[in-house]
Amino acid sequence: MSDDKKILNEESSEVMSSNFIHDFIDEDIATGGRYEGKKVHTRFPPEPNGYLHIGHAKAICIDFGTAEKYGGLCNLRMDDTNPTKEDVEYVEAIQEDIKWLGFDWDDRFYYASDYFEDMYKFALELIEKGLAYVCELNAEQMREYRGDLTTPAKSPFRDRPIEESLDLFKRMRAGEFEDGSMTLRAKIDLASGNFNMRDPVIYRINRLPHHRQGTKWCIYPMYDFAHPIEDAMEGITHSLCSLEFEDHRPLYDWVINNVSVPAKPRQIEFARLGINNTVMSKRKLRALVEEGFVRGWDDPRMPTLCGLRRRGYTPRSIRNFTERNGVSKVNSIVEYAFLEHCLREDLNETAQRAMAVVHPVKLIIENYPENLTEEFEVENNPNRAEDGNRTITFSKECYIEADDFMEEPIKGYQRLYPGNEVRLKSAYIVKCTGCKKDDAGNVVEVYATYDPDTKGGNTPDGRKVRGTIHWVDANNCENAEVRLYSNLFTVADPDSGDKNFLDYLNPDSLEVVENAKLEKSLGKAKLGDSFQFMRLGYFCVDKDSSSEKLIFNRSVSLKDGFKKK
RNA sequence: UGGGCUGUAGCCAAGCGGUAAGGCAACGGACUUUGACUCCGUCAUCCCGUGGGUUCGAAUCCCGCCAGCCCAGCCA
Repeated sequence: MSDDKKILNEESSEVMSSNFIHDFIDEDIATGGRYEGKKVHTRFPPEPNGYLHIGHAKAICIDFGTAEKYGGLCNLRMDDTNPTKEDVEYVEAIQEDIKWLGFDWDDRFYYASDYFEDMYKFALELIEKGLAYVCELNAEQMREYRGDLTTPAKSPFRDRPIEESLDLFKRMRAGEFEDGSMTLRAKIDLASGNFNMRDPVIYRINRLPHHRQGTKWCIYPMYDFAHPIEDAMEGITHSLCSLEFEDHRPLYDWVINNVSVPAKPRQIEFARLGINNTVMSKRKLRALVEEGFVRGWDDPRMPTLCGLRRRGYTPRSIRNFTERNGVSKVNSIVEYAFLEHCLREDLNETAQRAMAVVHPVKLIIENYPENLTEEFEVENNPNRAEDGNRTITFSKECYIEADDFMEEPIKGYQRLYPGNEVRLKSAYIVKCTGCKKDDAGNVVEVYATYDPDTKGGNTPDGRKVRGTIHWVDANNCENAEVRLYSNLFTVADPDSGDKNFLDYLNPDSLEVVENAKLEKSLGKAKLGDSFQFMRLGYFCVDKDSSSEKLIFNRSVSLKDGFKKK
């Protein structure tokens, strides 16, 4: 592989910039204690119940990046403790996305479900210590007994004798009780202001086949009990997670301290990534897919990693984006424009230039010979001479962008309008002589004359020509479908306000252009290729593309410095 | 109302007692055979959520207040 891989390797030699998490780790290393002689060891623990999005990319970069910075290790672990929504489909997709981003877990790929037996033993240990008990409240009763912000919870079974709980818990595992009829609860503090400590449920009965364990288990550990054990079993030193788990840390520590696990990891929380004009929650992304507002999880408008990949985002652009956003505990919403900047920055260096006309209108060079075709050399990337040149053809008729002509120009307009001269990139200077319109008043043809002395677009007489426009030889080009994307939502924060987020969907987030005209060389474009269509933006070949029908996605437009007053 | 966390520019974000980095956006300008890229410049001159206090000196330490986010799943 290719250049991508090479660039990533170069990139990965750079270390992650410092943040408050690294300050904590530095302290831990300096003070020794439970971290004495240990390598920094982190983990990325997704639940395999959906596709990864760019918010996960932040977590991935932090988890893997932190390990890398300290010369440590990062595991990939499927946190599959709840069979309800989990599926193998997702574990494969997750692995693919992480690899695509350029991170590597070597052979350290784990499943939380592989620790079920250990977890069970640790649960028995808690019961034996009098720190857990079997509770027969059902879900509804549990809710009623939980108390509220100022009144403590009640738990009628918490003084059940140890032997009885032991017996009941073993029978829970054996399948003697119905789903939901009993739970195992940790005995902590019914009056705690932190609800997580009010004797939290740590095991529930659920007869649902597990994607890996099948029907072996009918009891499953809860996240709060399972996660610290998973971390400890893998020798994780620093368990990095998002802010909403801050309230769970006391429970995390409680488990670590009350069960004979082989290590004592430290949980540190950071803020999730938010981006404006989109949504990030799994539930909402799922709704977009299932209700048909987008064409799938990998629709190029989606903030999923597979969507961004299909859109033409590069791993490097995403890693740069997350790295430069930094890590803090402030709930923040980053502007989409910054993500786009990171993509342009990357593609500006790597993408080959080409000419394509997305909204074509024919330009006829009145004084150009009828059957003549000329060839011109164009740079593949004017910023990188080493990328060389390619040959394009020119003839009497070509296509230009519809908005590169105005019969009555607005102020500052420096493209084609009657009487004005413009350069056809790398070809000739032409002077507009007029246009033809249909009955509806739409411009269908534009006319111009060319100056034979300006071959290659040069002006030997030194005259200044303000505008340079792109074009495609109408007698030698490719047709293509081009998909133009814009924001999925019309407002910065679709989650706020009284309305449902779907009410803010942008009805014009996808514009499909069927008859775009591309320079001939683009006919050889393959899936995975990205180009800069000059003056328009960066485009990549879509996976729907075939030899019969070329399809391009606009990854991001170029910045437009023209100020329309 | 209880617990936890957070407030530095339009958006991110450094800053860790010595007088407010950087990036994005925006706005000027130079260059330009992409109105791109690149380059130069402007962008917190008593406002670091706010009011007090400590100090020779406070965004940094202390106290009060205000605002926002998270928590009462047998989800993660």
